[in-house]
Amino acid sequence: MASFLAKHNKTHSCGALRKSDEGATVVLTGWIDNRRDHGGCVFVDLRDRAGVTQVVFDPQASADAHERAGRLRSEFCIGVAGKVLSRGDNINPRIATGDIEVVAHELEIFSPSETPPFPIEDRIDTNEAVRLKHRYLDLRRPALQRNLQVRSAATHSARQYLAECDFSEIETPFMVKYTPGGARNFVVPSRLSPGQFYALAESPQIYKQLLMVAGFERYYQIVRCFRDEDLRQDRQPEFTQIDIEMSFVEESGLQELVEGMIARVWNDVLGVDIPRPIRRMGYAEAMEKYGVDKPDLRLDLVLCDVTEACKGSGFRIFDTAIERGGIVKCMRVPEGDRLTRSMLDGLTDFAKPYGVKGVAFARIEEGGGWRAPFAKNFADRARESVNALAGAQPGDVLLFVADKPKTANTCMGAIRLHIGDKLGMIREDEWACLWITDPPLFERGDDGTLASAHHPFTAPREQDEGALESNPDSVRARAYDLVINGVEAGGGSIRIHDRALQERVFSALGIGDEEAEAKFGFLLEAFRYGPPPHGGIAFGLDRLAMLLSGAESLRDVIAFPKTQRGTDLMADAPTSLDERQLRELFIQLAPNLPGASGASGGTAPGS
RNA sequence: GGGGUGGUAGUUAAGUAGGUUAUAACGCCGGCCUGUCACGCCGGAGGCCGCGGGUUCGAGUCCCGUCCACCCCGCCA
Repeated sequence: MASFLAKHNKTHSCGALRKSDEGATVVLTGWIDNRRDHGGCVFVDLRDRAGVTQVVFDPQASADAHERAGRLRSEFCIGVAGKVLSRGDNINPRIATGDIEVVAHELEIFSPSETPPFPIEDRIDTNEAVRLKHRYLDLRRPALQRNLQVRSAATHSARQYLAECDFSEIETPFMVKYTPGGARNFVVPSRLSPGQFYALAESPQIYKQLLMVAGFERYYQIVRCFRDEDLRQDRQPEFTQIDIEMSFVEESGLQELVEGMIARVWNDVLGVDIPRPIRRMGYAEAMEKYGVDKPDLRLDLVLCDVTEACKGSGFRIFDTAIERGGIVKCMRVPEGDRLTRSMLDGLTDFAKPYGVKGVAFARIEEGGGWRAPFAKNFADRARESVNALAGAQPGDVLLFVADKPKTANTCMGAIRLHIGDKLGMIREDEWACLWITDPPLFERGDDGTLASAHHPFTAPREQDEGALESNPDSVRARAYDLVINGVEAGGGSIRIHDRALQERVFSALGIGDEEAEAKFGFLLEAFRYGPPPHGGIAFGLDRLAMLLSGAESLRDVIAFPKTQRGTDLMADAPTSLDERQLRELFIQLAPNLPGASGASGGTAPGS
């Protein structure tokens, strides 16, 4: 007897059939989403990647199909041949195919299913560990199907755009030389070079610059990157970048091109128009008004620096902070009566993780007076200056944090988002894109040493070059980040192609000739042979997919993500190696490690 | 490296003040049911209370340790 698939080709997806298809003979395949057995008729919701269609097994249409349908259970994989019938008035408005149903004449059970460990549906509250362990089932859920389809569409759209713009897609090595500084590298032992290790590329940065030297002029790659750093909701140890590098352009040319890509992707995937040019904002302004280098402009709350106004206010907490070189950061919240006393008191707890001791608040009364625990201790003149700076109106609440500049900004930036969220002030339907430009070229470590904020090949702004030696902290970089809804979607810079300038930057960083040679020798050598002026950018494809799909976690736009500890609960990775494999790699484990004795499997107690 | 939340049936949760046989919903199994679509009705099965130790006559509950997941700070473009 011929198999079902030999007799029938699938004719429609489970999301395709409409009223206009009434009377058609169709073949559907999919999984049992739900089954309702009425003894007489059996109803089945059949699900595939496109949607859900109701299939009816009526003994009068096919006794055989009806008899078999009695055996169907959740997640059985089946094929059905049948006829499309109108449901008349009995429609189901909750599904796209709700006007019709398919009366089955033939049923094939391709394979049965055990009862799944959790229901395959979107309003799911199952623990993420359980879902990750059975990821292939979690991925059957319509929401994840859609997220990954959105991601695929975005990838396709970006590729098409870049190809049209005459970019070449070129692959670069994953296994590269270990580069100190920046993100920690994953490491791969070399069997053929005993005792030596490759690093997994944290990005193709150096290679793409070499491709510019090689004359490819326009390069892109949709490429996996690896970073051995602690994970977050929006960070995975392996993630994907849309990596771009161009020769013979400056900031404006590159940004214009990239805006075209973002607009194209948003239009292709969501049908949304991103207005261009995208707004630009200096890094300094972003820090001043939003406390972060990736402001979410869907929210109108702004911060201001009231340090000067608070000098000599008489309020001890502020005075002490200022004396210690700190700043006082203020945020005005209009219609402050929406902030209850318990919310305001709760802000101190919210702020603590940022290293801040407290959050002060004052309610503005008619006439500009403050109702605040510390109002009596606050000089009138200072109060008036603060009111003016913040634009305070009666009924507002002013929030204050006094601390080291970085701490105060970070904390107030976080409070801004927190309050905006609590009060529902974030405009969820908006796409707020902006470029953050001219960040500092260097940053100070805790020990006061200078380090590259981006990477050491980032060019300084021309008008700041003179300060490289005299006042390096003031030097701004020719770098830019594209921020969408408060998410850093991408970032890049114009690179240094002038040898003398590169040496000055190295020397500001305290990197001597020998060290530069050891770390980046092959790049510097390449730069002796006529490097073109060039610059580039890299987008986090996972984050773009997150934005486009509305997913709350990066894990929801990655087919097989890792947990926060970097493990794969489904495949059970990483694992230990047995003694023989280790010997082949000339690796000896530290004696105090479980598994060092050569036991395989890495069985942890309790697992 | 640090802080927080959680872990009880397949899943999600409840579990009082330490005290009989550890609850509920959904799911699952069996039966009934021609129109359901969160189908309905009747019946049933299902537990290493994350793991290890301690206190106690007695621990899901109290104490110590540990593992796992998630969220955050540090870190990381």
